[in-house]
Amino acid sequence: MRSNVPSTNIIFNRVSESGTQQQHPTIVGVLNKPGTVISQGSNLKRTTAISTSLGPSPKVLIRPVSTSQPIIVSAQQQQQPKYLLSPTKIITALPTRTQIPITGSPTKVTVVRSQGPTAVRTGGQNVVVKTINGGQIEQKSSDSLATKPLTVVGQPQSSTSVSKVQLVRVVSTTATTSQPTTSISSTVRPIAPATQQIHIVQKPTSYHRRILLPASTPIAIKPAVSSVASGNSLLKPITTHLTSKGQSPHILSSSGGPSANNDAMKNLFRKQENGTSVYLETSGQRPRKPCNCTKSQCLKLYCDCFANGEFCQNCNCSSCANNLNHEEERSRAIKACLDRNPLAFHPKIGKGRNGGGIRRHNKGCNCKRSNCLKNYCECYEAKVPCSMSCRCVGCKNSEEAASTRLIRSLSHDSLNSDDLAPLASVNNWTVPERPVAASVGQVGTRREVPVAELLSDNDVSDCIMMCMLNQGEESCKLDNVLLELQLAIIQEFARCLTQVSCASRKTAPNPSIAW
DNA sequence: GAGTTTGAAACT
DNA sequence: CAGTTTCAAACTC
Ligand SMILES: [Zn+2]
Ligand SMILES: [Zn+2]
Ligand SMILES: [Zn+2]
Ligand SMILES: [Zn+2]
Ligand SMILES: [Zn+2]
Ligand SMILES: [Zn+2]
Repeated sequence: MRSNVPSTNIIFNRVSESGTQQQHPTIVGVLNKPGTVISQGSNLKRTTAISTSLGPSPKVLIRPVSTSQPIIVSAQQQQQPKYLLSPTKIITALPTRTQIPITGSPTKVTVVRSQGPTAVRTGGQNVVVKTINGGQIEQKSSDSLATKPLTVVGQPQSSTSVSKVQLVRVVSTTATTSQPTTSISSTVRPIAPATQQIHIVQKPTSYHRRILLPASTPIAIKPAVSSVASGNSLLKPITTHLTSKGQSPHILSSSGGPSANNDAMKNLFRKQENGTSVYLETSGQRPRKPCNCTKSQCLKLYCDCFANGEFCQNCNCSSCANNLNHEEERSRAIKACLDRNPLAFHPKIGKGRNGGGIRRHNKGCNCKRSNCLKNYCECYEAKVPCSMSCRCVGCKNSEEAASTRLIRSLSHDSLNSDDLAPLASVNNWTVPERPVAASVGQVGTRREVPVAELLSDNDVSDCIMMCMLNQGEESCKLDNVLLELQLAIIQEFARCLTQVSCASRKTAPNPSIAW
């Protein structure tokens, strides 16, 4: 902002148009300049000018998904107070992430809130300084109202509002210059024990990427996409929900081989939903789609059932031999396939969870006309970016493209699930479950993450901001270039949103936020 | 639902 | 291998 606050800025503006009924703010991420290094005892200053937030604040419970220590924000319980903002929302202690020792001076996060146009005109600024130090967040507030500094927000405002959130690098520790903000009574806080806690678990910062980079990437510019994943033993496998097609043979038949359990296919039933066929399982198992083979007898890899090493069950196939009644025939067919390709029944998508493996299509696709943006493409269908092993023409399913789509999606305040899916898949993010029907290509049923709603809770957004901040720092520590930094932050944003979304869906009585 | 498009699998 | 055909699903209308 100021003179001595220089160029390495991460600016996120949340702006909602005034007057319009539609108050969903637009979220734009802008990065001015590659941060050479933000870190180094990083003194970051975050200035927030916040106006009124949107209506109901989602009661959110963000579930930890990784091993790293969570940032904990205690929020007042229950959805209840729709407009009644809880006065006691506070950020309480958190053990710092273990992997990144905060050496030197503590990381400072300064939060400045000023009332938006429609809010109180006092013009007074409420300044909150959060200091992450030794695993604790201290908070200092300029006004003694420290107890409610974070909830200053005006009531569900009328029409006009402008919110801005800025992340600014501060050159010197003391350089709180322009802001009157700095000098403040230091109230430290754990103020109120909240009834409900919001946990946003920070992404593990020690990147595997460091390890991966030298080995696998000759290219310097690579979005900070793939890295994560493997480290978290607590991460629960997400793949299930991401493969809405019920395909993903790799997951089910990890053991491979046609003899894989067909028990999984028990209790399948069809269900109509929105005029679209949906295939669910009662036993809590994977949805599977019946085949419609007519000429292959379901004994060629054309048949998905057969290709997945499964027996046909509840299929619509004709002259099916992919069942126990034709074991001889079937065995021959299997042998023939293995003869042609010994890996015929191996998973098509590499596993990303362990061993630093990357989730990619093993053989790659060979698309010519779909730009790898339709389910004709096996990569796209599996929600993985195209990779080196692909021979596609005019591919728009690259990792970079996926990130670009995500950013564009965010800029419209709608985190499109289809745009998020590839990155989520790659990064092993846990994504809220969604009906199978809402799969790619179903224009009518496509859902979107209501970003604005999810961010309407200031504490939630605070947490997210901090996570983003941390990721930005980490990215800088890795000497990443601008693009990498940008993506790291954007993706962290998206990752947090998925957590919030997951939580809100779980908590909200009315899962209107479904996506 | 019928017809077209698509790219993997199979085949030559 | 490469070129062609077959196939079932994805997609379009
Ligand atoms: Zn079949
Ligand atoms: Zn079948
Ligand atoms: Zn069959
Ligand atoms: Zn492709
Ligand atoms: Zn591909
Ligand atoms: Zn591609």
